[in-house]
Amino acid sequence: MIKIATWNINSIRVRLPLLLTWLKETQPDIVLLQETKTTDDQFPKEDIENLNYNIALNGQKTYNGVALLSKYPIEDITSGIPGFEDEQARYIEAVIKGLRVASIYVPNGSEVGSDKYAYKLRFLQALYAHTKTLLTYDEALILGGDYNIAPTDLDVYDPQEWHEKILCSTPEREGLRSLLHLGLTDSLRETHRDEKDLYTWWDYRAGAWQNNFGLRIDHLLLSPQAADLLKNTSVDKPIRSVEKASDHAPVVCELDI
DNA sequence: ATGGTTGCAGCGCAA
Repeated sequence: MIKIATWNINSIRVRLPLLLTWLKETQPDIVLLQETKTTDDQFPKEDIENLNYNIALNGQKTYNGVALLSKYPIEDITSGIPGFEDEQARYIEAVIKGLRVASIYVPNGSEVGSDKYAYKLRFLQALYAHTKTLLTYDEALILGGDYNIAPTDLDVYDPQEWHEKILCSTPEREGLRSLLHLGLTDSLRETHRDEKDLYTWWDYRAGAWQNNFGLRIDHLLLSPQAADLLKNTSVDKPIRSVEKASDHAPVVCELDI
């Protein structure tokens, strides 16, 4: 069994002690991190390497930044979506143990109709085009990360309040749905079919965590070859409740490899 | 509630 997690960690430097504790407790084989918020030279590699993880980075100063951690060698690393010019560090892909994985930080989009929103939709189009190529390889593939999109109203604590708002607007949802229609499986929803209150992000503000006002915006999307191996997926909620938590909880799946 | 909180960097911006 191989355990793969995605986690928007919201600053690797602030969250390092929590990450180290979590790695020891959870023992994931592969971790896809987003929002590391630091340059590669500032990334605290040593403490993570001491827990026997290999590391691949696509970082930047202040904003964004993605990383791969793996107990197995990381090969064939690609930073950025091929064919998509982007000065923001939001994508890293590699092959680990014959499994192709990507850590993806889809733009938040700020507000529907804004420039940042247009950039989000362009990013999704580029991800769609690249995914189409990846799927021609007919291999086990995991596209994990913070998609900043709640796929349906079931994934939102208050669909009325969020109606056509950022993270929930129809064009964003269509972008994610078109990705899924290429043949990807939303592993958490696959293993928790009609379950309500299944969230991965809770706003720091207004007591969202305490009230369970969450959205499910972090996803592990699996190619058919990977989906065939899927045993379980879960949200690690306890780590969201601690002091100095990230505003996102990890999503963890197990593949029968 | 055009609020609320957090992180980075150097106090406004992004989420």
